[in-house]
Amino acid sequence: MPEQTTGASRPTLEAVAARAGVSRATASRVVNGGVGVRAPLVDKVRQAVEELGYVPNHAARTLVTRRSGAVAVIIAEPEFRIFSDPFFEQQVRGISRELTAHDSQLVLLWVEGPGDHDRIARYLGGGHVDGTLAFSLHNDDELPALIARARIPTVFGGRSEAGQRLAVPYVDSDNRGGAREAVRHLVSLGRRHIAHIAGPRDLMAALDRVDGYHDVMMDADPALMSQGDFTEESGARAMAELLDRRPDLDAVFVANDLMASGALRTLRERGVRVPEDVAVVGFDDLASVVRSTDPALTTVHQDIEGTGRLMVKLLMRLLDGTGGPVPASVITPTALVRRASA
Amino acid sequence: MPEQTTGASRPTLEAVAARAGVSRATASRVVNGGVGVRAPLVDKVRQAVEELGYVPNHAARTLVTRRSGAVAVIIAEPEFRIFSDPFFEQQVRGISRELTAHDSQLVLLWVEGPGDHDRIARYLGGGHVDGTLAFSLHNDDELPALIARARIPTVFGGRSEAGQRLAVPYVDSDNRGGAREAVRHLVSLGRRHIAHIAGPRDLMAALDRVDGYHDVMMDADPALMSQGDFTEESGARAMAELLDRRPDLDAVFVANDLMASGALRTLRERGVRVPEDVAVVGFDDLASVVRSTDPALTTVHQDIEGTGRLMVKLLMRLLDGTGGPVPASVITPTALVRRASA
DNA sequence: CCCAGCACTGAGAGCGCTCCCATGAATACC
DNA sequence: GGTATTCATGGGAGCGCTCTCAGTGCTGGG
Repeated sequence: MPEQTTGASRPTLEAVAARAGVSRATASRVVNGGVGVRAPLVDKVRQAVEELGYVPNHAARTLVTRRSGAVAVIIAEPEFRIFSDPFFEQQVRGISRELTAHDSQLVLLWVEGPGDHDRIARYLGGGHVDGTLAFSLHNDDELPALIARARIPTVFGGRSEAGQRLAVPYVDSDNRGGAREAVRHLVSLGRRHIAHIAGPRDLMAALDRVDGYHDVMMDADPALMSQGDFTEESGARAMAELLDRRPDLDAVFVANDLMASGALRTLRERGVRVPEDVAVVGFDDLASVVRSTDPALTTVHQDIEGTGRLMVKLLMRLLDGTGGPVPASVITPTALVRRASA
Repeated sequence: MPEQTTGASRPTLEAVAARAGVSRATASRVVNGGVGVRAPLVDKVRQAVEELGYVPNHAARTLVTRRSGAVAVIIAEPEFRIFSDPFFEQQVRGISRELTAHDSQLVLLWVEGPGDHDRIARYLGGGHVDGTLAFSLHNDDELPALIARARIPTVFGGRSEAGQRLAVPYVDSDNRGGAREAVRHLVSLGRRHIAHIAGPRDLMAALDRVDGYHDVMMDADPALMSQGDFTEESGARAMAELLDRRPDLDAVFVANDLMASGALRTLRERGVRVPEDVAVVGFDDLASVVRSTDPALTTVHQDIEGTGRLMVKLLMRLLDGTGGPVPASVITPTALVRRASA
């Protein structure tokens, strides 16, 4: 038995079986849960595992089961800044946690541009991972097509045109509903001239929030709409424009907290009182922003980590083929959080 | 030949060999570079690979070569915020790029606390990855010990007590040297009362910068030292304290750009002119900060992405066993970037 | 013209594991 | 008490690949 002499290399199942005095098959059963093995044998194997410090060889297992126990999270370079986005962090955290709960690992795939597509396609084709998770933010992204071509189970984070066209399931917050709730809240406060500061035009989440705004403000003056790019700076600028165009506005729904923070700054600089003169509602409920605004920001909360977890859950159902058919999308609810600004 | 009928499953080397009319061994040689195979056969195999869309099965390869082609990047939960740190982002980017250049993949391991240690240890022991990369920032971290116990090749990012004790190679910026250069520059400007705003006391990088400051200001008044925690807010506060204690100070070296930005704000609020009255030097050369300060911030540049790449290079040498002995540490140079603030 | 020497190629073992199937023991049924 | 049935266990094939080693066809020297 060479296993005993080659003490340097890691013990195999064979060694465990030999030590426990059972066959490799039985040892395997115990290692994988031990169903259908009698208690005394289970114990003997468990003990052998313990004593030998046995850890299953992942490659060997993958080779036969055709399951790698890993999931790729694809990050496209155009949005790499997203990486330092608290948003993204929370989502990845959720993904990581849920993956751990499913005994899977997270492989980070950083796509640096079309030149990388080949490499990624080969990687996805190589059976390294069981499925992928991707964020399709911009509509012009080539990533969805790439993933579709690799024919690997995938779930998207965020609604996207390409994703829907390719029938890839996605998870998203109820952006439209959340926006609607925000604007309705402003209406219920008796506000009549409610403006909107929108996010980037190529971002579905931003567009959905615009739609939600229009659901309530069906015949709003176009002058009450202003365009930002989700940065604080752009929010400040958009607010200034709005005030110039419609000095009579009495409320503003801002498409994200960062821009809302900028809007608040402009209002303060112009001596406009919040919420007395103008009520402000944001979106995201970002801890770092919400904590520091003055007055405290009323905003639409979304469960980002939960979204990440849901992506994994959906993917796992896709992989198992159990739990019934996989829905085309899952929309997580949002909730208005009332603070001082509206 | 069942391979042909099971069109659904991916082609194997066997299928490629059959199609090219060669043996599996020869096909394997071609796929792995094709040395020692005559040109016509190489072409035939290449063509078969192309036509069949063959992608090597990773698990099978790993099983025999004992190399997974993956490297784990370990992120410890106590520092999870670091994830949204531009710093960390750049470092991971460098790691990702260099890993790609070495045909390796990045597996993200998110450690959520001591409860996770078992899971991680088992993972590292399971041959999933060839080596690990970890960031040991705080001195009280248990992570280094955990990794050491797993006996897996590792490189640390950042100097740490534990890392040095366990003789794990590390890569770090020349924090001390950079700080020295910053302070020397202030001296060369004729400044005499040079203060320092330090970073967190449990962070080696911050301590090294303090040491660099002291290297030049050997008998500095302790009143010229102030403590921050690397946030903008803390920089503003520390600057205020310094001005109260030593109104005659004419320069300040701040341990990072974020705090420098805060310090600049305090100085502006107090009507202190920069650099005329007080010269300010930061550390990091963070694009997002440096771009927006007024006046433009003079700071110490460090090559974060390069540090990440170096970590990978070092690890690869550790794995290959080639390229000579692996140094205990690699320190990347820093460089003072002169702008308007000093 | 024969054989040593060389360059290529193929046969086959084996990496560590799971899973199918056969075997044997124990229990149930009539 | 004999056979059908269940249940636990072991034997062994085989996942797709790499790698050693033997074999094949050449060339060149004697």
